[in-house]
Amino acid sequence: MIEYSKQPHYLVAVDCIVFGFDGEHLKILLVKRGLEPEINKWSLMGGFVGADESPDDAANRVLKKMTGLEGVYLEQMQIYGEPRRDPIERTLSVGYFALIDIHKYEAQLNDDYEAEWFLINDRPKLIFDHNQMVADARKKLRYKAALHPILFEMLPKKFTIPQLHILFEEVNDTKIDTRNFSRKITSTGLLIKLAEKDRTGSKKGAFYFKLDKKKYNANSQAFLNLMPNLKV
Amino acid sequence: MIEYSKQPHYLVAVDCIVFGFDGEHLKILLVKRGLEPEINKWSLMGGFVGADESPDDAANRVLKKMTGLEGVYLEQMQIYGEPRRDPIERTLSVGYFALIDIHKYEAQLNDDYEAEWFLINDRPKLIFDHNQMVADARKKLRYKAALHPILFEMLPKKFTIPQLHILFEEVNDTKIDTRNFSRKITSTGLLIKLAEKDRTGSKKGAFYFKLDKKKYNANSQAFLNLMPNLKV
DNA sequence: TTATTAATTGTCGTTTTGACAATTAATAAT
DNA sequence: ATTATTAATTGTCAAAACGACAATTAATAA
Repeated sequence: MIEYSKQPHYLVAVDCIVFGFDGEHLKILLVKRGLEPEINKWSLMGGFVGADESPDDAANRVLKKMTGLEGVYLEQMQIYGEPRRDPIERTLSVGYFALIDIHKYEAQLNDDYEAEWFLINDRPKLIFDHNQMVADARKKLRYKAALHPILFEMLPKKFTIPQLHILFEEVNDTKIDTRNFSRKITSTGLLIKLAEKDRTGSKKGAFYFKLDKKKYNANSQAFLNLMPNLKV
Repeated sequence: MIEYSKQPHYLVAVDCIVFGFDGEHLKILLVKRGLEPEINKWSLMGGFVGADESPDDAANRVLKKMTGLEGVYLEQMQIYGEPRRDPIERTLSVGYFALIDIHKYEAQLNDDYEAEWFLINDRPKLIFDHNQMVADARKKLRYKAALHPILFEMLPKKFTIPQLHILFEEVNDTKIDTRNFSRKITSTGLLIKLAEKDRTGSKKGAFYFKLDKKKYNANSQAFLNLMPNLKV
């Protein structure tokens, strides 16, 4: 029987940075840690990678267990593996960021875990290197969202241009001209205008749009260019 | 003493996809595996993550040991963690891609390991999921290179526009108009024209350029836009 | 009927893009 | 010495995209 003799073995975990949008601000979902050390401190949603699952599987399992949601947008970020990042025992953690529709979550709230949404800019200190993870996730979200149409994942199926506009401003922490934004986002051809209007918070009302799923799936890898005629 | 009872522990490794450019084609550096199973089969450069090092440290150590090179461009790609990807024992591997100047390597060849450059499009079958890793690395290289000036890492300090041009064509597997390419690449302001010319393979000779290090370091995160006035 | 508010559509000069051609600097051939 | 050859370099131009900026519209409240 062959074996990799004497190589050290480690725990492997996943941690998820869960982003949501309440219509005004970008938020993240945190939980009170349920085990020692640092029990009852705020932390990211995480868990150990089981014997029969990949890290991706584990991240999905953790999200399902803690939010009740399946099939959420989940993206591997990077691995966190400093030898002493966990004070108890060496643990490497794969960081993921997730985008969810905050309202879906509220509908399926799971009471087994003490979870709470926090404003991204007003959140408690987290355990271990989770603060760094959040910072990295935010940066990656910004990067990705500038090139690919992923922010829709944080909105309901029906959404308005002004909602999307605010979300883009939140994620990028900047003001964007409404007129140019509207032109650019519609020119992607990814939006389908609905007959219905959203009348909350506006006299005129804003038309609802939905994603053109076909084009969205086909174009999710498309992005702007340095290469002429670039099609990825 | 607190401990994470009964959680399974795994081996953690790193694997590096090392890219080089010989002036004509994109190549990758492979080694003959030195341990069972699959001994003497071609594989990526890799190794286990030691007790006192991070995965990044491990990748740098492996590269140093096998190529003699330090400070090479190294980027974490993703984690490979299917439960049965290694037939002997569960091992998760962090994939990295590295860009090196192929001539630097040849100068410092390390004979302890049987390593060899292969054309990216004409390489042997690799062990485990290493074929998938190479495919992923190639995709990521293409993606990154379209947005950020990283391909310089595969060229000598002094290089010509035609060299760079061929490299871009190789990486993207497409033809690029020389005139537009030249304009675009010089308009980045990252290149400094030297007085000297490269006369090999051309009667007229092509001017050498070098990177403007200051601007390169300052702009390495800059990229094209979906956001107006985007500056990352 | 008018004031108010937010959504929506529109204008325009500038810059970037990408398709395409002409010129230049060197060497090799006659 | 002149000319042919080859690859590098510089140039043209119309179309599209960009970004700064303003006018109009659809609804409700006064």
